[in-house]
Amino acid sequence: MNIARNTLKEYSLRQTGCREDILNAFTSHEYALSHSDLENQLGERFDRVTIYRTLKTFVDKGILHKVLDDVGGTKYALCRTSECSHEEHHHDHVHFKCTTCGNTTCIESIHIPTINLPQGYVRKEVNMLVQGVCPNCN
Amino acid sequence: MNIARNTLKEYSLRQTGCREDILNAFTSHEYALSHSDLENQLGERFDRVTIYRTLKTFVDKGILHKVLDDVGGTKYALCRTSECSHEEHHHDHVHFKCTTCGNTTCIESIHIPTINLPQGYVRKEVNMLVQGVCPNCN
DNA sequence: CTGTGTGCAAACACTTTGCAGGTGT
DNA sequence: ACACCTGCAAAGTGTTTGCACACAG
Repeated sequence: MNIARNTLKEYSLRQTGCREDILNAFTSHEYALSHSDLENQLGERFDRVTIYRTLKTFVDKGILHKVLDDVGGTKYALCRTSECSHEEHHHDHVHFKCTTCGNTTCIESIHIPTINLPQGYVRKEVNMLVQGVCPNCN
Repeated sequence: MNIARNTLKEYSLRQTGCREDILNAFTSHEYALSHSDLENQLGERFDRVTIYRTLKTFVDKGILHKVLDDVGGTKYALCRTSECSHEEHHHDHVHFKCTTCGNTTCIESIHIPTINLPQGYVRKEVNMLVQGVCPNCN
């Protein structure tokens, strides 16, 4: 039994081809994938809408998280901590987008530094996106 | 002569009603505005397309910068440093989005802390978005 | 007068919703 | 058997492009 099947079982989701394939796509890439990345990669096998719904399901369950990818597009990446659930997500790592190859990776090893907000502000969630050149393109 | 007219002159842009009104909208709000915010605020006076083009012109000239506003929407805010030009933008302040009122503000007083990327990564630009509750909503 | 800005129409990209039928458990 | 998942159609939203006319300099 592969990782995808295990994951689906673990989160009480039904085993379907689309879900397995999407999970496999994420586990076999180290970078974040957008909806259209998935569409290209999975070919014509699944409907655009089904992919949207599957992504939404995974985000709701705490399997994937949305990644800020410069202004505009939405990408998704696996939640690698156990701190994400259907209740809420908790991410404090940095996202790095390579301006050459366009890939966005989660740099789990770097935690977002704590900053002191001015009086009156309450922090709930912090996102940090670094853009530049990745080791592969350098 | 008001601020908007001065700004347009300074950047060698023609004086038009749309440009003045959009600049005035930004100088009279302390938070970032989206295209639809502007549409609502300016009423029916200008075409949707003209607003898009005006925003693009201002970003190109270094008058406005795009603000990452959670995943999805694009907002714009005034460039308050002199480090932005038609050549390139340079922002290192934190953006704060209030999850209650939905407003996004530039917190100019807080600079994004420097982080050390792993070997091989080259940093070009950094964006930081903090979400939580602003003083007004607290 | 000339080049740029604007409005209108249309195309395009992205995402969501409703419904009928198919599938996992 | 039943609830849930999928595909298809369609609509909603956000953004860009082409073209003709209007207007600032």
